[in-house]
Amino acid sequence: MRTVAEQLEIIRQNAVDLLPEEDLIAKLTRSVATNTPLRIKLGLDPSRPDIHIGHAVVLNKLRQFQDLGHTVVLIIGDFTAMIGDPTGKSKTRPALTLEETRANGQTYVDQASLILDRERTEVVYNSQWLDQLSFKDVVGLAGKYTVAQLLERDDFTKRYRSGEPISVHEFLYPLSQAYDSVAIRSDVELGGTDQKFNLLVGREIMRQYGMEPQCILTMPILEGTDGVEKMSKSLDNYIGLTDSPKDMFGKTMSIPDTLIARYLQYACYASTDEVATVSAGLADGRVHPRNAKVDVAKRIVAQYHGSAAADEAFAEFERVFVKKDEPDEIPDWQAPSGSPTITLLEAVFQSGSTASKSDARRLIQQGGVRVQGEQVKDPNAEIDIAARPVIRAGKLKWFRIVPA
RNA sequence: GGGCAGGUACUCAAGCGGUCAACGAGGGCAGACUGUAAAUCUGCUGGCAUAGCCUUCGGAGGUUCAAAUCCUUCCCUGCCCA
Repeated sequence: MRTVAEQLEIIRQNAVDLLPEEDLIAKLTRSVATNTPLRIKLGLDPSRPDIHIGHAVVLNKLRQFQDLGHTVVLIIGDFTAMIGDPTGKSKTRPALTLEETRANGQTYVDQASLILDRERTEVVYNSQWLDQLSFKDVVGLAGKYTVAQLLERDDFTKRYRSGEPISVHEFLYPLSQAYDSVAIRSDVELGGTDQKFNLLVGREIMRQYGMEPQCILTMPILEGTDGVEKMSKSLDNYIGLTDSPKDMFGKTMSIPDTLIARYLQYACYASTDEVATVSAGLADGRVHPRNAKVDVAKRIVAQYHGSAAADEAFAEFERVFVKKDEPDEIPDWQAPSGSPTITLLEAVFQSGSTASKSDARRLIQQGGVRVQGEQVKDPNAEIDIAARPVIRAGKLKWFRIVPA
């Protein structure tokens, strides 16, 4: 086992907050002395099971803990997911059934295992203990925290001030999360910086239950491909861990230049020195942003799919976007039988390239559709099926019409 | 329990009897430009059998030739009073 100082240095890498540091030192010291691993907690929300490289920032930190010999406890928040969120605001969180939360939890764990060491990971569902609490228990828990304390949370304050509704049970979320820490006897809880408040509530509640409070460690929130909002599935600005090499590469290339250094640091885990060098190079023009971005994209793909796939994705990208050639593989789409031709409108719509026929019509009329490389703006153009033409609908969708 | 203000398309937000599929902004999509970008400019952004028709403005009824706009009622939200 490494020394406390060595561990601390690794733990601090890329982290934003480590509170309180002296507590962690004490825990690590005891851990080394007694050869007992620390319990590192991460809570997951199973209502949205797709993991992206934003989550990976936290998962990688967990992996570092594992490599230092500690135990990771993943808590699937199935209990809260089952309750759902009745505030009209985030209607994107419908109540899930137990089966759904279990299924989502499992895929979550599977994806997280791309990064974590499964041997050193405990997976638990918080319904195991939250579902057992009586109302009396809940009231008791609620009595350990005050409204003023809860209103310290940024988003509660904002909503309260602007007259937006806050349901009582939303106040209970931080408390239940805190109770999770009690239940699993967490030593350290990780989260994004947006979790800082919740993590700190955990400390207070653990203390109230007579336990040694956990330390908290927050990691930066990675911006999504739009460069502004945090990466998330609902904003569709994410790079998924299970995205194809091609998509991963393309999405990475679409990030704004201003994000290159951040992605290099938090998605590629480049050394501080390298990040500094690249940043300086970008600033004084010695490094071309495109090349730096290609490097980042390759490294991200290589992490999850291997370097061969990364090279392929790069070659494909060059072919399609730089040389404007056709992609390597174009999916076939079977035209309905019965006629030797089909109108362009029908082909674009029926192939699933657009959500509606009006959408398809718009796309065509605006010049977004090419047949065999030729722009065709007439929605009613008859396309010869036997010629097996290649259609490009919009920037990214390609298909080849084939007879049924 | 009472009073007041609200609930409009992905989001914010106009409209307050016909000219409204509904101003504007953001977002999204497409075209030009480019480094695949960003910024910028332009167009589009409910559906369909697209010079026309159909379904939308919290829900349900009603008035009217005609309603997002008026009336009734219900649901929801915020504020103030109790």
